Amino acid sequence: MALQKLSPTVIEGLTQIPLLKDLPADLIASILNVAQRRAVEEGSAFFFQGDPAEKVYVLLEGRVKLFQLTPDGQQVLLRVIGPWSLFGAIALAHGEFYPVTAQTAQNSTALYWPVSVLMGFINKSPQLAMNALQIMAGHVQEFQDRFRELATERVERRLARAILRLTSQTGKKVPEGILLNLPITRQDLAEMTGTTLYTVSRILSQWESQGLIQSGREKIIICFPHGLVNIAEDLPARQT
Amino acid sequence: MALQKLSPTVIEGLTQIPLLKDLPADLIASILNVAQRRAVEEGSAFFFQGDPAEKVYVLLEGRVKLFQLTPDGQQVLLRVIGPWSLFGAIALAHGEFYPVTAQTAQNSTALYWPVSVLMGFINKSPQLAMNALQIMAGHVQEFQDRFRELATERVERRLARAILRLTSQTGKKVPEGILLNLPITRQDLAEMTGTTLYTVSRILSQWESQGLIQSGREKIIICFPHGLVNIAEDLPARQT
DNA sequence: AATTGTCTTTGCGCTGGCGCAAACAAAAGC
DNA sequence: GCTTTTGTTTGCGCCAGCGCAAAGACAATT
Repeated sequence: MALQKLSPTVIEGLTQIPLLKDLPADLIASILNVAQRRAVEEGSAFFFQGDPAEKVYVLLEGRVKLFQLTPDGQQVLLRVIGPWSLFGAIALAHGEFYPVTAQTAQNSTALYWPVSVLMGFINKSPQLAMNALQIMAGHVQEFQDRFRELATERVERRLARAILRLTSQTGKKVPEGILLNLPITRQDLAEMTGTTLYTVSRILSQWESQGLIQSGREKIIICFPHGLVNIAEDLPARQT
Repeated sequence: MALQKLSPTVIEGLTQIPLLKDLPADLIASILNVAQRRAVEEGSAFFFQGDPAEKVYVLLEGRVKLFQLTPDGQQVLLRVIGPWSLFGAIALAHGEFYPVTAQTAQNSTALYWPVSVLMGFINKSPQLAMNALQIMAGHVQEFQDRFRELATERVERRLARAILRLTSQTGKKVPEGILLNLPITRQDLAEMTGTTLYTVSRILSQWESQGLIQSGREKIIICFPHGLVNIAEDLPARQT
């Protein structure tokens, strides 16, 4: 029923996503056919941490931040996702509640399926289950890696990594370099890297004075990516 | 072919593990039937980080540490597992290489299956795929949580959490309290909590002087679990 | 009993990063 | 335009935790 509302371009895009990879065309069609659609304006949320996990989402457009709240109210930004990404997939694994909040950073729309529906498809198609498994496995690896980073590396390097990661997801070429095409605050970066907004601000200022980046309010342009990579990796001691 | 070598008690135990949960008895039988068995003595490894990921293991007895090596040679201890735990499951998701090393902390034996074999079963049983998915999802959540911990909490609390986690896995009652039934060094604890062995030692000494624990070489006994929980959670300010 | 290797403890100095405070800058609202 | 809100920068003091070094404790080996 939602299918006719999806543009061919969107459908084309959807057939490429990891969740639907290598599925027979007719199965993809019937899955998309029962998808529902939801638009959420900037600053609102698709779901909150603690909500019953009963839907699985694929972002069509916009930008979504996934974060966790600590018992004492601090936030930790786990992921920032763009179009074609899956989120809320924990629901598939009979997770009772979403462990994160999915808040929009821009006006966004997403497709979603009730778990029960998706589960029905999984029972018919092991490939779909395998795809889900692979996505999950990817997340496990990513968080293992970030855990290691946080445990062993200092802030400057973690920040460089985080920015490079974001760049690869949302980077957009502009004359001065690569623009992080996403409104992101110092606070956000701090929450992603396990530090404070002050420290992020200081490091960005330092990088700016070295000509590595240009930054402004909720805006970062990477002028010299290689410099950041040098910081992120263990490469030769860098000279100013 | 390995089935007849497994004692009924072991088979009984295996049918309970999350991976095989809710599977028809005959399927479990045929899965166990093609399992192979491998013993690894203390200090050796089932596999190393970077090895091709082609087997999935279930620990039958012993204790296995899963850790990652950083590019510059530091270790990070991701998990310590005991009997009935699944490891190397990344292989199921077409992970090319193991992202961790699985080293034994005691003489250990495990069952294992080549991925291809297990994959065959998955194609026949969506339930098996679901089980794997749930296990993965559990890991994602665990690492998200630990990431948050590492990003927002101080060492003492992280250490308390780590020890409580280990206790719930391997705790054994003794007259003085609960013994961590696993040879674990200060260094190991440091690698689990993202700190240094010096800091771990200092904190344990402090707890010992407060009567919360008794500790010795590669040995920890929790005398007053509630005290640790107080530290681990955000409970009321504790007085000495 | 003595030796060796591994693990643990603790003193000490140092620093990376925290976090308050206060000023500044850029949007957004009126 | 002015005000308010939201985000950013930076000085400053402080401390949690790091990491060296050196001594002590325990286990295993000879």
